[in-house]
Amino acid sequence: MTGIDTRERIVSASAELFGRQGYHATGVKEIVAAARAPFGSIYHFFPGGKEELGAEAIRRSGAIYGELIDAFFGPAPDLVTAVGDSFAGAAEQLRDTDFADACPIATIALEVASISEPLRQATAEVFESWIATASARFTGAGLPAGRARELVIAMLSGLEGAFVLARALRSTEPVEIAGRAAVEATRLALAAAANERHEIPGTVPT
Amino acid sequence: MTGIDTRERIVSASAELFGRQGYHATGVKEIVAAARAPFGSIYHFFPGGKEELGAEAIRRSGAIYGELIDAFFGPAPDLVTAVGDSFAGAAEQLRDTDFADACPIATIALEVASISEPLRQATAEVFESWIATASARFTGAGLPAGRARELVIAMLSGLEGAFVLARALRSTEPVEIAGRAAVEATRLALAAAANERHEIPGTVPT
DNA sequence: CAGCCAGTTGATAGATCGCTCTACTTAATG
DNA sequence: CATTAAGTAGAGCGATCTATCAACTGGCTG
Repeated sequence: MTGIDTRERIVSASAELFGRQGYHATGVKEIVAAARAPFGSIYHFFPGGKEELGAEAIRRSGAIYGELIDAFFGPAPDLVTAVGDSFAGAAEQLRDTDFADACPIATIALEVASISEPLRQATAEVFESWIATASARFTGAGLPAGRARELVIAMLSGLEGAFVLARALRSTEPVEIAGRAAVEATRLALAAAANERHEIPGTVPT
Repeated sequence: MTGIDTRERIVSASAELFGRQGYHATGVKEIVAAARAPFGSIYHFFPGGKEELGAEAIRRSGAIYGELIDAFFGPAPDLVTAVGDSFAGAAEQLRDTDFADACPIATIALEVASISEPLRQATAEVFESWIATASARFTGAGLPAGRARELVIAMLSGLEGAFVLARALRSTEPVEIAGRAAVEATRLALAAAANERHEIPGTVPT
């Protein structure tokens, strides 16, 4: 048995615990217990200690969620459906886990924003990558790059904030409401883009 | 000098530190240092310890921010302006404090959601009170109660999520984008409500 | 097989956590 | 003035935190 399995278990257990309880509420001992790993292995694989492990857990969670974007946007017949499905999926996940699993890095992001620069950067990179991945879907559907980015940031803000409210209120209502708002905004943006292309093709934008 | 001042200093220092660093990252010793209060006073005024102090800090922050809603919506000429000003004010606050002061309870809300039921309830009450306060402004402007609540939750989600992104990315861009989306949604909702009242007054809703 | 080293391990150090406790000061009351 | 209550003050407790480090393992080489 090689230690690579151990390392893997540590990272995924960390990602799960950090995401649910937050960074400071999760102890290293708790992590090794959940990962069924020896205590010392943490510092063998992550000489930088808890902070280095945190950064890797953040990036791991970010990558998994990033793939989820494509999983929702790939098979859907159109963008509006994909957006709606994404929020519905988020609400379902929330319900299934008794409001424990929402965004895996939002809690950490707020916790470390003013405390640890390396961890803050890790969360920033993840958010940026999500925005880039999702934006690509919208530019692919005909939206100008700037407009796509703006729409994605608005929807991601809505989702993240809905998670905050949902976990506090123990209700999926905010996610459903934010989802409807996102669907509507997507519909409007796509219509506006189509309008601009077909109806006033010769006009020169200022 | 009576101890009420001490109690007050403890609560406001707690609210500030919890809001910026989170609940678990803020120690009781750090609080008394910031409040220039004796350590024992914490347990004199808050026999329930850190958790009771946390609950009071949450409610305190919630009350202050609740008043802020009226401060923005009172003097504004119309709701759309008020919504825009609120987000602009949030962005300014973020910039002025080097992205330290966003929503005073969002961090705590995520941290404690799955850990402490009393604290989770405190955050839930605060969010509900904000929603009620803001909804009143929108029903007052002619929106049906259900639609007002939905609009407010969508905007609050957008704001909270924008705070998450803004602090992580160290940029006010998400707040500005969420603000534009909120303004647009408000405009549409008000127009739809006016439309319904004037153009099809005789129809009976299902 | 001896020697060696990368990889692995948990006991433990050292700091800090929330909290309790006792002692002291001040203010108000009989 | 004596008594009581309220608030001030910090030493120190057990628990828990992150991190270290010496000991151990298994496999490879001379």
